[in-house]
Amino acid sequence: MDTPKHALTVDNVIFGFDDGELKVLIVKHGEGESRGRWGLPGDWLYPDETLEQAASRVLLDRTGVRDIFLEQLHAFSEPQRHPGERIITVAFFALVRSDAHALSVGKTELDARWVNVRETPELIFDHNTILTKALARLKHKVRHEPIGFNLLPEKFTLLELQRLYEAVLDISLDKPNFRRKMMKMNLLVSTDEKQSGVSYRAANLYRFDLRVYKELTEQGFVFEV
Amino acid sequence: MDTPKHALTVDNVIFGFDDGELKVLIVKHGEGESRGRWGLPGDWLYPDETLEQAASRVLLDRTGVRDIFLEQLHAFSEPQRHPGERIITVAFFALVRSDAHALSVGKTELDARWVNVRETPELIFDHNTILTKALARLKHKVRHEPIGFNLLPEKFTLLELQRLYEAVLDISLDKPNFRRKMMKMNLLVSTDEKQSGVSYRAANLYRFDLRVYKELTEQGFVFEV
DNA sequence: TCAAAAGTGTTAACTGTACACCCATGC
DNA sequence: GCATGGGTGTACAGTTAACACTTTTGA
Repeated sequence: MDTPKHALTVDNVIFGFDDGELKVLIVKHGEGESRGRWGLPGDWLYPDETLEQAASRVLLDRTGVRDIFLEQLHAFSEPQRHPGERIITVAFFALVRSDAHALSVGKTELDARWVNVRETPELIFDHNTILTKALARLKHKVRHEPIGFNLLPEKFTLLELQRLYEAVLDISLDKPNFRRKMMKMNLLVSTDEKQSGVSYRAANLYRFDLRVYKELTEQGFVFEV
Repeated sequence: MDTPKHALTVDNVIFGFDDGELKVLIVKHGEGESRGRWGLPGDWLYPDETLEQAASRVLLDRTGVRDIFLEQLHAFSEPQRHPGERIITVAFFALVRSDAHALSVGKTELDARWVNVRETPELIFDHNTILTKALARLKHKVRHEPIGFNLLPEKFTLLELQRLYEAVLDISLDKPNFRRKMMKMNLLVSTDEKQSGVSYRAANLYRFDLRVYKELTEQGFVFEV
């Protein structure tokens, strides 16, 4: 039996939220034909790891974070997507908290940078397509699952949460209604703390309560924007 | 540069709807260690085709249908998922109309059969996991996109549509309310025809209008259950 | 006339949306 | 006092959910 074999990589679309903007991490390649051009951080799949492990490894290498939201996006397999050798890539998308940014540049790379997700330069191969698909997925998921919290620090104000939704979905929302909607879900726990260092009335800080979410989900609760 | 290479297959979860039941197509393997056991229809990825082309090929081989709803589900890459050699598989899920069933058995298979999706035998490798994931995806998608129509014949009654939703979601629905909800979307076009051969009042037959759906979608319409 | 499903009507409860408003704080 | 955001109230429109009801048809 002949079993055709294929070169396989993983590429990560790593989203972050900072300054009220949704950002994505891109790296400048330092080797091969694509030297000097921007792309998504990725690597080969090693023989004894899962795709998820490879993606986690790339994420850890570049941002220093682990145990973060990471999910398979799609396998891209156009035979011509990569010049020269055929390479199939499995793309992942990851969400990191803005307070956990500690970028580091990979061995074969020249630079790494957070850029506004709607103002990216042209990327190598089909990476723009991958990014577009990841953004569409994020926009969809954020409405149906409480994954947005992965982009915020542990404690956050309701307006920060609203700004996150506005940045991800590229819309504007009504403050009183957004606030009520969120509060009614009982997923946010008020902390004793308040915002500090602001020149206006300090807002209450909230935490997202994963345990409550799981309980509610078991009872049939469905998260919707 | 060393590039580790990997054996890659596609496996299809092919859903059909018949007798008011949601079914899935499984095949009995005729070769190798898994001879005599049931699994999902799949094949190797060939060197010059995309994963989607490979999945379409498998679908065409087994059911004789082409141009059908087919979408990537997930890549499964546990190093131990397949005994012996490491094989990574990319799973797809497909929806076929019940009036298009013309099963044929692949060269290396002994049998092919539609089984109720909630009464499947034990499947080889991680195929039960794949099926579970496909079903979850179907349940989710059917609520947010009008893909359910891919499981019905060209013309159908409102009750058939309702029964489809009930089978997929494993719930029961209120007839008057379901009917109004669907009609209000303006996606169904009434045909001149009526059901025939039934011993009760014949229901009107409807078609799903893809063109209207696309127009509405551009105007911001969102399909929900 | 009965069974089965087609199809309509009505109501009360709940949600979404828009927007007016007051509160607290630092400069 | 003013700008900025925090936070509450309200009221109308629209939607959902439950279910009672009439109609049509073949056997």
